[in-house]
Amino acid sequence: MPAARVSEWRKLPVSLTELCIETTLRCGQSFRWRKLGDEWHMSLYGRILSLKQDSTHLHYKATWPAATSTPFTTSTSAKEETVVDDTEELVKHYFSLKHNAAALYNQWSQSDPNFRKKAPKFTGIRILSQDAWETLIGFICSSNNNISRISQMIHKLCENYGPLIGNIGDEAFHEFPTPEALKGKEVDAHLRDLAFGYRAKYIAETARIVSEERPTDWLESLTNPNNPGWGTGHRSGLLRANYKEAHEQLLQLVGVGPKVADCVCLMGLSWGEAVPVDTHIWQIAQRDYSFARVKSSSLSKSMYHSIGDHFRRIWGDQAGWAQSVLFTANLKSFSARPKAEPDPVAVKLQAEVCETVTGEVETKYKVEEDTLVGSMRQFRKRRVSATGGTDLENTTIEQELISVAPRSRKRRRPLRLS
DNA sequence: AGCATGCCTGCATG
DNA sequence: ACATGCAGGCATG
Repeated sequence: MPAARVSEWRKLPVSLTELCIETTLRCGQSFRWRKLGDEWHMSLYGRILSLKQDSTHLHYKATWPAATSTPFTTSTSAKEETVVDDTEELVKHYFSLKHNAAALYNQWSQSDPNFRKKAPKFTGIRILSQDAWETLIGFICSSNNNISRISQMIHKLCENYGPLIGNIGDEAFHEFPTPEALKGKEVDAHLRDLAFGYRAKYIAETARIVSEERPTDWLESLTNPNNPGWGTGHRSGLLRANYKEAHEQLLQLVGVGPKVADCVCLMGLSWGEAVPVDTHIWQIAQRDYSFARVKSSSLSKSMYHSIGDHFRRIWGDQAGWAQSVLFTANLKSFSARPKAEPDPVAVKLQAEVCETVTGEVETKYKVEEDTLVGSMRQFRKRRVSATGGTDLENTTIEQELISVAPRSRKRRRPLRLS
């Protein structure tokens, strides 16, 4: 491969409260970022974008393949060769930096005590403005799956069907494959061999529909016009869709239900009011927002929409962002973040984990009393690992349960039906 | 309309 | 060892 052209590191002034890439790039929005040392890398619109962050700035650089027509221009006014490209605009767009995170966090905290309680440890989470097609395929892969495995699958897709962009160290970076590249029976079969399971046919079939049965730029035409997309440029197109229409259009595809459709709306089409309700958000709605606890393990369509409507009502037009903050705060991999100072922080953390335990026991309590002891045993283990070792071993599980259960009954609120 | 079931795989748990 | 449950759902009946 010919030598790549690499820009200098540049930087944008951004506080960690406005953006924390460590959290935002790992919380299950994007599945392609790779961390090498303290730098994050991903191929994006024809280049490898590299990022690193300190307490005052976001640093970025771009690595372009030398073979393609270069986007670099040389400033005629400067003697020294000055690299000018669109990477700054791309970074601003990708992280939706035009929004003020602190102001929005404040707004959500004012209107929602639960958010006020949970959010302070999870500042700097932002909704990414990702490529719609990549978002669609990523979240088709996400069903019955976990972030680690989704990331591996997406990596395989790129390796096998995406053109090579370049390398960072030993690591090869491929562009995300196009719909044309992913359609067809052979892709289906190959993806099954690559352990995609039943998602293989969803991907191949969705790729076929998008490339053959929809107009060019159909997917992009569903973008929120207030935040036009990147890549092929904005199309003064056909639909001028609103959120509901975009959501319904996506549901026509194969392997796309309401949750996946909302993920694409939120992170790929910039519809801030889209609230993807997965099992975790459903739990949160039941635990912290008085939604009825149901015996059946599946979420009905009407319940799906009423949960979204509730969050749109209390959080407003960026409800999906607020949802993402609470979602991340609830993720196991983030719930016990390692902290530098053990003592005062551990105490605080302990208190919070106890609260979580109380809430989850409350949830369990109504559903299946016989699993309570097992749950509490599990919770204790988690608390031990979260706080770094010690626990109140002189308190029996039964004693701790008794101290938790009555309070949970007292705090039970009237059930919200439908 | 709401609900149960099967679907692929990888991993943790007992 | 082996079974079972479950992980950021969806399509089907």
